[in-house]
Amino acid sequence: MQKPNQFIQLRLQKLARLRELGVDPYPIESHRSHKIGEILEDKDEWIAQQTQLSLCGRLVAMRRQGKLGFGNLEDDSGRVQIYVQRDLVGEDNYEIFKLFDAGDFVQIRGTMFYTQSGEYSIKATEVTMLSKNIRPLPAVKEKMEDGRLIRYDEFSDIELRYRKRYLDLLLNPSHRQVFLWRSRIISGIRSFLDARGFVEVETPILQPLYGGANARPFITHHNTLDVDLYLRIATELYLKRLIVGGFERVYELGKDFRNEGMDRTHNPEFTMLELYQAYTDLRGMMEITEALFHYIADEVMHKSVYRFRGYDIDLKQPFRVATMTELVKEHAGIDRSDMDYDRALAFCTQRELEIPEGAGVGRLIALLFDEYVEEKLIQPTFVVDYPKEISPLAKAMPGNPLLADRFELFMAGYEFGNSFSELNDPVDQRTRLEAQAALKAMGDDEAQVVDEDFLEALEYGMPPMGGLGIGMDRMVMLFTENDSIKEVILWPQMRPE
RNA sequence: GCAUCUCUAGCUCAGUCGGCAGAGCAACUGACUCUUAAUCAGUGGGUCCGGGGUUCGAAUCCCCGGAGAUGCACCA
Repeated sequence: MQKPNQFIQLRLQKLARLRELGVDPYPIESHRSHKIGEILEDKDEWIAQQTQLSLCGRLVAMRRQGKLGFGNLEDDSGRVQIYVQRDLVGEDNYEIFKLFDAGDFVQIRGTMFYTQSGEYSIKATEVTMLSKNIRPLPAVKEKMEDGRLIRYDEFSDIELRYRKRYLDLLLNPSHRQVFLWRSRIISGIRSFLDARGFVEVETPILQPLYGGANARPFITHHNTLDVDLYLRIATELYLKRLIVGGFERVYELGKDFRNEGMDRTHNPEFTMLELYQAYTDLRGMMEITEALFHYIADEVMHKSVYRFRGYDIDLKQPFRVATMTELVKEHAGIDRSDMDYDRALAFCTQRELEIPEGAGVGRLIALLFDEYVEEKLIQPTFVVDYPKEISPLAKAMPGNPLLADRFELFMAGYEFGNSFSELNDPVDQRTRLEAQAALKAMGDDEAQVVDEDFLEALEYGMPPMGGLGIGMDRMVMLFTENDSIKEVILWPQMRPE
């Protein structure tokens, strides 16, 4: 009876045979003259010129038949057939070729030609092993028929795809494409912001205090300092310190970490864009948000309507702007938007919503919004007039002390962005953070903490400004039309096996 | 956290009423100097997610546990 690793045993034997033939199966040197994508352009020219080529890549299929053999060679630019004939490469080299397997990295020297059946191929004059595969790849075969790709067998087990992402990328080109788009979207964002005079910065991930959002943090420990540190839940408070320091437009694209549940829109570590711009406010942030989505749609994706969560999200139309209370009125079956505490409480109680301890009218309205409105906001909608009570870092609206100058952007029922005119009154900010600390003391483990160093920075003076945060993973989900965050994060969090 | 579903060969899956563990592809051996899901002939390959129970007999039924998916709850 063969052992479970029978495949590996057999390939190790081939490895030994290669060494017996004097071949290093893992040589240092490789020589690539052209990428496969290049030689797929102007095919007749490559044949007419009989250019001497040296192609490198992974063998993804092998069809040996006696004294000749075919294979498919793939690099990151394309795939081409190789043709290896004993009489052309010589007997010794052909012995080496016979030890090639699908999965090996190899180098093929030769010239291009068309086979008798018309397939554009490289006719080998020499084959070289570059890196021997000892664990066979899952078999995925495919063929083109009438321009359509037909796949036989698959590598589709979701758990395996996430845990062995390299196999998913290798065997499922459409999944590889998602991450190419992700990369282009992120660099598109950089181009967009750089062109507007923003400076990209990096702030600490390991922080002595966490802040800038309502969430539970991860805690870690630094040995030399012998202190516990938090993994950041937001970049906000450090970016604001930079505005105090004289930068006028900054942004950071990076990971935040929140010690909370996981589902198809939440991963414990996720990528966030935050930006801050001095001498503008919420209106400026609204403009930049809409412009950013339009820019990515037009310049990166070249498409304006996205099929997402069963909806057609149209990014071409101007984004709707609506106040939270009017939306609550519209969707929660409430007949008036001028709610005071008693009325809001009555609505919540009537609907059997759980009232958090210490909740004022603002949190109650937000509760109704979460419960009845969020999922109904399909086309891009800026929700404005947020309760100040749930916006401890935002400026109050002039003339209405209960509201903050804040918006959140919703599409397809999901939050996509969060923005406000940033609070720069150090005295007010202290009061608000102390209120958060009081909530924390009452058991709200997501309430914020008082960051004295941040407050001190504000006391030195911070200009009026707008700030914005956009979740990158969700943005990539929208633009690549994926309903699960795990499809757009290379290694989503999984339980250890 | 709760509920439902899934877990069988390297991959994708079938497995009836509880009665010998199966297929395709992959792998191996042989044949083959224009194949391309190569073909033809042959061969090997299993902790049926793990543990326990019921039974003459369990992939199958029951219990406990694990992982994943989905929904709900929590959460931005």
